Amino acid sequence: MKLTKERIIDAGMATFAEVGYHALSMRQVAERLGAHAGSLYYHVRSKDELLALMADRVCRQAHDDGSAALAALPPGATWQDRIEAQATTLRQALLQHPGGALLLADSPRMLSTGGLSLMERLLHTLRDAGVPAEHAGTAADTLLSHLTGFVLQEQSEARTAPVTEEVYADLHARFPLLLTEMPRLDQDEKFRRSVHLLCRAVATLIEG
Amino acid sequence: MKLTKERIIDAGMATFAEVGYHALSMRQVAERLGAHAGSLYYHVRSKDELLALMADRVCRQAHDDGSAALAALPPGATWQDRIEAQATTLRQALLQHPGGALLLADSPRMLSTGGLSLMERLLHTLRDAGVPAEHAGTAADTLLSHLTGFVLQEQSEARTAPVTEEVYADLHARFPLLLTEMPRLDQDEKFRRSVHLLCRAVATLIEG
DNA sequence: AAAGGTTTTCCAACGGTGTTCGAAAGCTGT
DNA sequence: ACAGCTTTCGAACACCGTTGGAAAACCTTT
Repeated sequence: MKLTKERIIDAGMATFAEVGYHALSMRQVAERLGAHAGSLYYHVRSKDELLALMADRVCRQAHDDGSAALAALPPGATWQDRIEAQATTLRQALLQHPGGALLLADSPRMLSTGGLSLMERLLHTLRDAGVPAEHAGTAADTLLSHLTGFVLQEQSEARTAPVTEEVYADLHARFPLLLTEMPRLDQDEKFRRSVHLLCRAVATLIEG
Repeated sequence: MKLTKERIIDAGMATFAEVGYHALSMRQVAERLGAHAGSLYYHVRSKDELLALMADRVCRQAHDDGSAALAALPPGATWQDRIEAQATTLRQALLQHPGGALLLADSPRMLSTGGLSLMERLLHTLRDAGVPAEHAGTAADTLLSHLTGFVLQEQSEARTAPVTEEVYADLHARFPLLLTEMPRLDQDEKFRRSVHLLCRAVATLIEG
């Protein structure tokens, strides 16, 4: 079949889901399409451009998933619920690919319409919640920065070996607070708490 | 001079500061030491290990800089000032190298003693501020995740071309809220506001 | 000082990467 | 059937991380 920008992005996403961000190569993408690597460059300027297009697609999917999640919310849902729904859907979208957060983090958001629509919707819910105009931008920015930072850490620690008991004891001796005060929560719980904490911050903006 | 793990990390940091994260190669590091690329592998298992060691060094430097900044604080400094001091010194440490946030984000924190000491100190100031034990871990985690996420975005947008007036108008039409509500602040101001917002969240944890 | 053993460095090579470029192939309209 | 344009090929370039055996350097022992 004919080679197309869209089909190249599709193939890119497919191999991305299989081999992850670091191992993704133009040759693999081309092979999946039954083409040679050089042929991709007729439709795509460089690998970086392809990555940016893929990042945009991830954001688009996250946007659609978020819309569905928002629609499924019960009628009496608070603005905290709406924010949490958007945060978790974006996180899920990133977690579907190994290194997905890196894809988003490494390509500039400002020219990705997908990323911008995520931002726009978040701003909308913040405004509806009553956040004054001069603080909404900061709040949305903080939320999104935190989100990518969180999933980034989550995914980078996912591909490391679990710590042995021996080094754990050593760490405990050197950093007493670190391990006594940070219970071993699973990532889902950590994420929920983190989002709740940020919602608290937003709440202070609303009250004045 | 003799080749050493420490000297290799030094050379790695030097070339890192020059060419950035993406372009850093073992051959360049070796050349800076007057050695051949293969020789590095006697002291370092892989490039990933070298990157992890470098990430640890960045954290150590950020820790030391943070200690100095904390010591220079006036006697009547609040815990918000102490948090802001730590946040800004870490950001500065990351900004000194192009792609510095990627270095930190892409190597797992959990076995880097430098990263752990940053976390430990942050937990300490939170505890001193009166944050109850069951929330201090979440708060520290949220702060650090946000910080790496913020600098990541900052640095990824730094190596992109500035938007032209034409596409700016187009974006304005498609995402009305995005640009009317988000004044064009410089990154320093955005960062300060972001940290302040997070401090507000921490404050709610203290009051109960 | 000579010998032996260990630690460290070299050097060439392997398979892989992003990217380029002229030639070939395919398609379209006349 | 011919011309013209679009798309693909296929080889090449320079670079990458990594490996393994040969060579050098160093240190200890005799």
